[in-house]
Amino acid sequence: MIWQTECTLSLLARHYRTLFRTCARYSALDVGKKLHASIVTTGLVTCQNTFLRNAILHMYAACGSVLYARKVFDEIPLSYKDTVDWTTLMGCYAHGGFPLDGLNLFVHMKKSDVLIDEYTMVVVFLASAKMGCEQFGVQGHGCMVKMGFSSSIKACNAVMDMYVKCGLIDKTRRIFSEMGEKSIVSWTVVLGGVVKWEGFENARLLFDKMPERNEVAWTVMIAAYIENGLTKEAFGLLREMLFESGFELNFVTLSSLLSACAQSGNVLVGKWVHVYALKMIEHEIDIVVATTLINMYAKCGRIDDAFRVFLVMPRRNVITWNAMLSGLAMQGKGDMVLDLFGQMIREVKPDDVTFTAILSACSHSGLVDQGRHFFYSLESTYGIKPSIEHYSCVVDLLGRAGYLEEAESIIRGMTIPPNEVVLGSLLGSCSVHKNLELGECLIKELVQMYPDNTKYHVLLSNMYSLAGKNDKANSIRVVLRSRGVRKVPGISSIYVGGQIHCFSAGDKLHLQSQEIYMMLDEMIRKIRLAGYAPDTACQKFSGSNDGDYYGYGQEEKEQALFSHSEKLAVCFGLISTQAGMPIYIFKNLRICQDCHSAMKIVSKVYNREIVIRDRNRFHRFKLGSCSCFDYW
DNA sequence: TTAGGGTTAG
Repeated sequence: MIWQTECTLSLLARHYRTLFRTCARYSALDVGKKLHASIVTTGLVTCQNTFLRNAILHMYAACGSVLYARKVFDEIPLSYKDTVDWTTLMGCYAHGGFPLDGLNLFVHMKKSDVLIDEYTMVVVFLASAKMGCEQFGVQGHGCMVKMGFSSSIKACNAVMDMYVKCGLIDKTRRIFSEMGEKSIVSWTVVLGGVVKWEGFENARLLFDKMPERNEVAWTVMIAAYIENGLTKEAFGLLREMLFESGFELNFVTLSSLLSACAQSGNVLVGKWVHVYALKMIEHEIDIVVATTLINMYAKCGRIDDAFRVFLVMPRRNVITWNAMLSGLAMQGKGDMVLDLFGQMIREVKPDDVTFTAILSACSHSGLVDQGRHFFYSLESTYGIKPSIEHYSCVVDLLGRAGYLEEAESIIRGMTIPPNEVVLGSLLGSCSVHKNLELGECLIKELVQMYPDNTKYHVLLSNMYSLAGKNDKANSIRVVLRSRGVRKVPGISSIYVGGQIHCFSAGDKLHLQSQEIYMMLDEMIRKIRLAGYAPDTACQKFSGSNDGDYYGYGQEEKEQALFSHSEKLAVCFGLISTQAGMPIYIFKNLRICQDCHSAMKIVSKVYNREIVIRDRNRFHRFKLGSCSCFDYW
């Protein structure tokens, strides 16, 4: 009888373990909590029942519930806590955004004389990588060698990944070459590192040398091609992967490829992936894939396609809604964002990202009162503590609209220290509204915070120059020249025939350069007749880095302005795409005032819709006006 | 009866 009861109990415990594992896999925290509650009274969870206890801990960890995981961990008497318990909680901290807590737990674990194994080391490196500075990782590496894990493939893979994430690819390569036995993960970690730090050409050399490849390796390489605008090569590898090597795309792969498309604006590959997903998946597209589809279409400027995907989704989570709202915000469709938000709160609970989208939508659309209202009711109505992103949006919103004092008082009352983005945003507004006093004060703060970042010295000099204080402006420029300042070059890119074409200001590297410049001459002539007046002064505060004009005459300044990267890209678009077709351009920095005015007239003169994604948002030029209504 | 759990690459 007793034997029978014991048998039943152990069977029950095993069933519970399976259930907890399933909850962990599907991040079903609510179900997991209910199961946990139901099991507490059964007496099944005992100190001795290591596996069941660990399954519960793991469930909370996998669902990202740091608090509950910690509670379960703390309830285990110290002498019963084993390596797996410690490692699980460390991983939970590292994944949940508290890597330092994870590392502290490791120190505590060592002091408590708990056995440390290769899994523990993997988590140590995960946490070190998340810290983002090499100092912790190097210490962990030393620890790993001392403890004799140098020949553990898992530990080596994790330490290599940590070095990749810290930007130390040489160290990764050294460990890789010294490894006796390597796994596919070792190769893929290095492949990812080479893509990131040494470029896709070197990555391809390594990819070709791989003794075996799994879908992760294929995805890394294909995404690298997509990110670099090499559509033909990306399609070539996709074909090899699917039709020659017999792999299929799963939802993680699909999402990775779509993210690469979103980043590089490659809607051609993005659409192909969409069609693949529709054909391959029998029931409905996974919610994660559908959300990355919305993000992809939105970032490629196809907001209508994004909205179509959104509308047919049978279920949507908060991330789906956020993707849709952020996409609309980038397009400056503030009214639509606010309207959709009303629908959203009936379906899901908004989170901090939702409000970043809302505040940025208000900012891009000039909806000052609404944005202000949302910001001030964040905590009281929605229980959300304002984040640095919320602050920078609201400062931007108020600053642009000229409420500089209010924006400043929000900054001074921040519960977290303001960063470069927040202060820089108000600084931009000071330039626009010509508030030299506050601007000067902010720049001094910024120069103190980032003494090596010459951007702020440039802004200060521009500001003095605009205020007619040329002596002060010149003295800063002299200092900057002596320091050999190089600015990030402005680059505009455009897809034609599936291939990316990149332009920087005044460059003549394109094969059709001659035709492009002929078109440019014609275009400038035509838009001048239609009212375009070059605005050389805009250069001062535009934040655009399409050239340096100090010490040049008016004509040279104009010439330099005409060959801004986005103007070259639009000329190439005009000569290489069919009449009437929209032209999509991607720019790494913000579009300058002059190009903005020019594009409006180009859209009218050539009867073309021109869509430009700059660093901040989309500008859709049509029949002489822009979707931003010049509010940006 | 014994082993099982926790981890890394997109």
